[in-house]
Amino acid sequence: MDEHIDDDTLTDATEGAAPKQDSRREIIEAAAQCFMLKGLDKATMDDIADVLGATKGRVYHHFRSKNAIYFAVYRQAMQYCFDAVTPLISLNTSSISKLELMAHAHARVMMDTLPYQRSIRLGVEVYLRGSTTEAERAVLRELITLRNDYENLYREVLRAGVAQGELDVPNIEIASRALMGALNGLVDWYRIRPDQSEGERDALARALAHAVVHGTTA
Amino acid sequence: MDEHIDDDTLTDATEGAAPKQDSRREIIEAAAQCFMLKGLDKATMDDIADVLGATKGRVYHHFRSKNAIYFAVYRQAMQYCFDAVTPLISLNTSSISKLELMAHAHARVMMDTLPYQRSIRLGVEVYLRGSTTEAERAVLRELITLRNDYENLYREVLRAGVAQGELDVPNIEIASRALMGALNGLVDWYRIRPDQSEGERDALARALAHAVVHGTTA
DNA sequence: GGCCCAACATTCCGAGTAGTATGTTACTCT
DNA sequence: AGAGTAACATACTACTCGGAATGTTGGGCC
Repeated sequence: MDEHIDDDTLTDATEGAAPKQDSRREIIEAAAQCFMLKGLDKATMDDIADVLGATKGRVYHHFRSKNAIYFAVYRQAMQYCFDAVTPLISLNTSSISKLELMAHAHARVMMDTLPYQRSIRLGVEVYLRGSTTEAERAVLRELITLRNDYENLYREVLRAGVAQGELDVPNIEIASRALMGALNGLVDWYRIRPDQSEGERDALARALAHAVVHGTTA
Repeated sequence: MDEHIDDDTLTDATEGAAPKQDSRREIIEAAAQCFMLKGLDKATMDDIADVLGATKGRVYHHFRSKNAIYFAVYRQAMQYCFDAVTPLISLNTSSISKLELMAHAHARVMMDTLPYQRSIRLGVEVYLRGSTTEAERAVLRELITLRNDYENLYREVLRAGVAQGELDVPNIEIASRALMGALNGLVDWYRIRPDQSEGERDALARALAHAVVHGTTA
């Protein structure tokens, strides 16, 4: 039996424009759209194909199962987060402003890649129980590890800020959970409005970043 | 055609111990459990019946559809929140401590009624699109209104705190979203541990409440 | 002690869907 | 030019699950 479920590249593909990967990307994009609109279960393979103006044949040519597509969407969602936030951790600013910059960047990613982020939000542990094969559970464990690594970026900044006396965080674990919860919650209430300018979106992200870092006290 | 989908009592049933309502409650409880474990779609009517040691006949005797059960779970989840937080708003304390008390109470409810809160987390707007009948959409709109009313309790306290100069909230709407996101996010990472004492759970709720109100700055 | 109805259990069906098996096209390589 | 193959489309199957129709039972009520 085959061991690997999903051998999609983690390489960045900065150049080249591989023709095959494009089709894959389109499918992932369409799937994210469908998952956001109808949920993981309600969204059918035909729905995904319809968005592409294609049929199931195309989808099953690139992905062996619906779960595999979900995994790819999850991976891409996390990649967007890493790409936006990782460059900031090496910045030479104060911990507090760095934390705010990271929160702001994360909020922007939530808005800019909404279908992806919204898709991955519900079904992680649920899917873990639902997945029958051991191979699928292994992939999910890896994805969860990926998410942990991402959240650890914030925990590190919190730790450093406390060490330097800039931040006052009694419980770093709880604080990081609250931080991520407030930021990720964005996908639950944020709605894309075409009449919304770039500046307005940025202001929204900035306001949210300020709120999660500074709290509500005067 | 029948107009009302779900005529469950909003009355508190403080006395009497109605025999019929008990069976309903058990079904709702079992459904919340199933929804939490397997998700709304994956959880079948047979699953719910199995938890009760019964069959679908019992479930369909009390609820005319799976959606109706979900609505009942949603209603109960919100009721738990209101019951815990509403008494606090009339308290005669400072806005900041009141806000912290409310956040603490909400966190406790999240932990104590985890299956309910976790069930209602995913499928609100998704279900809204999926529901075909107009009657169902009406119920969902009502439930969303219920949730808005609840969140307004927090917005009111924030507004009062700003007016009194106790709180510094540049954007009340954003701040309330961040607040609810951080608190509700609890259901994503909190796991019930039998070896966990009442005091530990309370300390956890208190720490989270502190985090969301005071932020991370020194 | 027969009537009646709530509170279930049993049985069945049809719609919808993931996945498969096979057909088709177009492009490449030699 | 024809052989091979990637990239799909088409047609089909097997199966699950929501919901309805129907059967059963036990307890109040006169």
